Formats: sequence, C-alpha cells, structure tokens
Amino acid sequence: MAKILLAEDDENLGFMIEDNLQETGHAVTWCLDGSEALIQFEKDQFELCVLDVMMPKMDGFELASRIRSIDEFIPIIFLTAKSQEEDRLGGFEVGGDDYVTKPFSMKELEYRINVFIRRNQPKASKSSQAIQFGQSVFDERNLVYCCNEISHSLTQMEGNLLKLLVQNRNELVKREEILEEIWGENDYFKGRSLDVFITRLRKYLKEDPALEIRNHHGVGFSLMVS
Amino acid sequence: MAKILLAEDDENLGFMIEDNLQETGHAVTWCLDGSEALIQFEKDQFELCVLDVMMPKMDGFELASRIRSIDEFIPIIFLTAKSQEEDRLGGFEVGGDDYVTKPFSMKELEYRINVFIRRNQPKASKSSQAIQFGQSVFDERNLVYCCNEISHSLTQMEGNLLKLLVQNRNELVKREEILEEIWGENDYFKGRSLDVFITRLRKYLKEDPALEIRNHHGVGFSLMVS
DNA sequence: ATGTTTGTTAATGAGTTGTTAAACCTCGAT
DNA sequence: ATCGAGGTTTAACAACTCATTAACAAACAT
Repeated sequence: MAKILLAEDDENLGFMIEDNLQETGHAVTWCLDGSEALIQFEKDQFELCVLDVMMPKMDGFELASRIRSIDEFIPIIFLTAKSQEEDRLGGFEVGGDDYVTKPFSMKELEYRINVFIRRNQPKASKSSQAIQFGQSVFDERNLVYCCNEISHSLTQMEGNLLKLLVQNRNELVKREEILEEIWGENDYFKGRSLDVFITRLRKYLKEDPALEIRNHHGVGFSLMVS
Repeated sequence: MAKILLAEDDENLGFMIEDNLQETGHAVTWCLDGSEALIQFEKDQFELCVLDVMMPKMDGFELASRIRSIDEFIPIIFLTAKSQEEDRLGGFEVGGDDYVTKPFSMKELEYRINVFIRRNQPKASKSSQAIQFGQSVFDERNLVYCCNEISHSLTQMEGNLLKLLVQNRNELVKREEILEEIWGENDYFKGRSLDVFITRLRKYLKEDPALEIRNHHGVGFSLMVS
C-alpha cells in the first residue's frame, strides 16, 4: 500500500514492526541505525517514515531533520521509550508529524500510519508527479524537463527552483521567498546563486515559446505562461 | 491562521484552550457539548476540529463520526482523560486523525494542530488579493495595474503608493502621511520624489476615465473614483 | 587516481529604479 | 494683477540590481 522507511535499532522490535506492516500490505525498508536510514532515504523514494528516537550513529531527531530538509511534506512518525514531554516537543520541532510512545500496540501504529497515508493519497493521485505547463512537462520525481520531444535532465536544485516557479505560475515569487524556501537562508551569495540558476532555467525553457521567466526588479521572479 | 472547532465540556479547560489558540492566531469556536458542536459545524466552515471524548449529549466519537460523514478530510484531534488503548483505537476507527491525552501541555496541542494546518495549507495560498476600483484592478501581490485589458507592471514603490491611495480612495491623504508610510521620512527631497511618482501613477491611471488623482494644495492627494 | 557533475563565487556589462535637478505651471493671498 | 509657495513634468544621473559567462572546489562516480 505504501513504501515505508523504518529506523529501529532494537532487532526484535524492528522485526516485529516490519513483519506486521508487511502483513498489512506495506513495503518496508528497515534500517538498524540513523545514518543507514538516511542513505536509504536518499537512494529511494518513500511515502512515510517511522523513526526510533534513540539510535546509534544518528538519533531519530537528527535523522528527521535531515529528511525534512530533503522532503518538506513526507510524514514522520517517532517511536520513543521516553514519555517525557521535552522529547515529544523536540520531535515536532525537527519537523515530526506524530509520536508513538513505547510500549505501543501494532494496531495503534497502524492507525496512525493510515491517517497520513489516507491524507496523502489524493494529493499523489491528482498531481501524478508530472506537472504540465505551456507546451512543456516537468517530471518532478525524475527531474526531467521536456518540451517538443526535447528533454533535459535537471539537477536537484534546478528542479526545486522550477517546481517553485511552476507552482506559482503567473504569480510573482519574491526573491526572499525563493531563497528561504530553497536555500534556507537569504544572503548576498545565495542571491547570486539564484540568479545563476534563473539563467540556467531560462536556457532550458527557451525551447518553449509559451514560457518566460520575468524579473521584477528588486522584488522577485515570475514564470509567465501564455 | 485557521478556523478551529473546539468541543470541551470542562469550562476551565475549554476556556484555557480557546484562549491559548486565539493567542497563536487561530479563530476558535468553543462548544460545551457534542450536539451544539455538530450544529456549529453544520452552520460554519472549519479547518480543524479538537474534540473532547467524554461529553454530555453526544460524545466525541459519535460527534467525530457525524463530522466525518459531512467532511471526509477535515483533521480531527481527540482530547481524552483516559489513556486506555481501547479509547485511542476507537478514535481512529471513527475517523480521528490524532490523539492528545490529558493532562497535556498547550505546546503539544499546538504542535499537533500545526502538523495538520501545515499539511492543508498549500491549497489555500493561491489567492492573491487584488483590489478593484473604478474600471481598474490592482493586483497588489504581482504589482500589476490593469484597466480595459491594458496592464502595466509597476515597481514596488509605485505599487506602495497606489495601494495607499486606493485604500483611502475618495479620501484626502496628507503628504506627511504618505512620506512617513512609504519613505519613512519626511524631507524636502522625498517630497519631490513623491511628486514624481504621482506623475507616473497619473500616466498609468489615465487609461481609466473614472479615476483622478487630485491635489489639495499644501495638504496632500486623493484618488477620486467616480 | 581521474574525470564528471554540481553548487558556489567572481567578474563584467547591461538594465532598471529612485532621486535629484531644472523649467514651467497653478493656486491663492495680497 | 502680481508674487511666492507649492505642484507638475521631463530629463539626466548614480546607485543598485540583474544576466551571463567563466572559474572554482567539493562531491561523486569510474
């Protein structure tokens, strides 16, 4: 039903969770520590993460934070032995979406997983991962921009920027919004980088006469689709 | 930030929750029992529900079930004094999305609310506020002034000035008010700049016969809409 | 090790904007 | 009517911002 990344260092518990989730139709990738989980996350595409907080090499919060910087929306559920409040809030602070306190029943974890799967389902079905605009198509997942049979493979950052512009097509997106969204910081040099990437995107979009990245001096950019 | 329906029969707790959520910018409708909450839900449009489980007239589960039959996707968070598993699972079964066990801290409830608000946000962010006046429209976000199919792209400062005048249409806006609001200072040269920008705006607004920027000698300007 | 890819930094030239200047016009008090 | 303060308009300018190319360094793969 869904591809789930599970990070849990307790072998017995990990096996039980993996087994149970597979039983209910999910595809589970189980990692025994945080850094391995991060590698798996970068390598593959998941729909939901279940992370133990206390783990060797990289704890669950650190891992969640890294994951969140790669994917803003993927649901993250923490598992923890501690019921202390500080831990729970820490989890939300690094971008966690939910919390299950050990000991828990598989039924409860399943329910919580289903809440997020159900909620993310309609989004995935209507966007189908490829956005169309003008005479062009941008396959966000595979980072491929295609116009008139000519396709370009974009880098991650080119893709991020194009996605942001396309999502706000015909709307002005402020420089600071772009920098905050993609680079996470707004300084002089990141601003120069943004300009460079705009140039690169323009080179690709040149194929499509219906598209134009317009600058609004001192304010930002807008992708105009005619 | 979001319209929230709160159902909680404990007056002290309910008041505290309502107060705290309003503090963080949410609009809260607080009901003291389940049936009143259902009436409110049918009457108004909410973005999220926070429901106590144990309530007079109609308990939280029953209420959630009714709400879920009206709106398939609205997030529902339960509050409960019992930490028994059976209750938690019952909540998910009737379509609940999350669970907070009393006693809880407001911080935790806030975080959980934010998880769902954030997830539902991108839908709403599309609306860019455009002001209509005379036969013209000014899209403040995109800095576009449009009249009779002819549109001009304004600079940030032109936009600021136009916005200020439009917001006070048919009202006299004092020079010093404009200078203070837009330039932050009121000296001779900023005054000259203001005059230049008035000229530039007049050139754009010339398209619309219903509009006129009128000067009030020694006092200020007013945008007259006929 | 070697070469490739990718994001950042640098450098340069072009473009846009807000400000200033200057000439001319309008208003209202005397 | 005359005068001076304030307003309008056009033009020119300097500061800032942007576009583009190239060079670089780090990460990555071969």
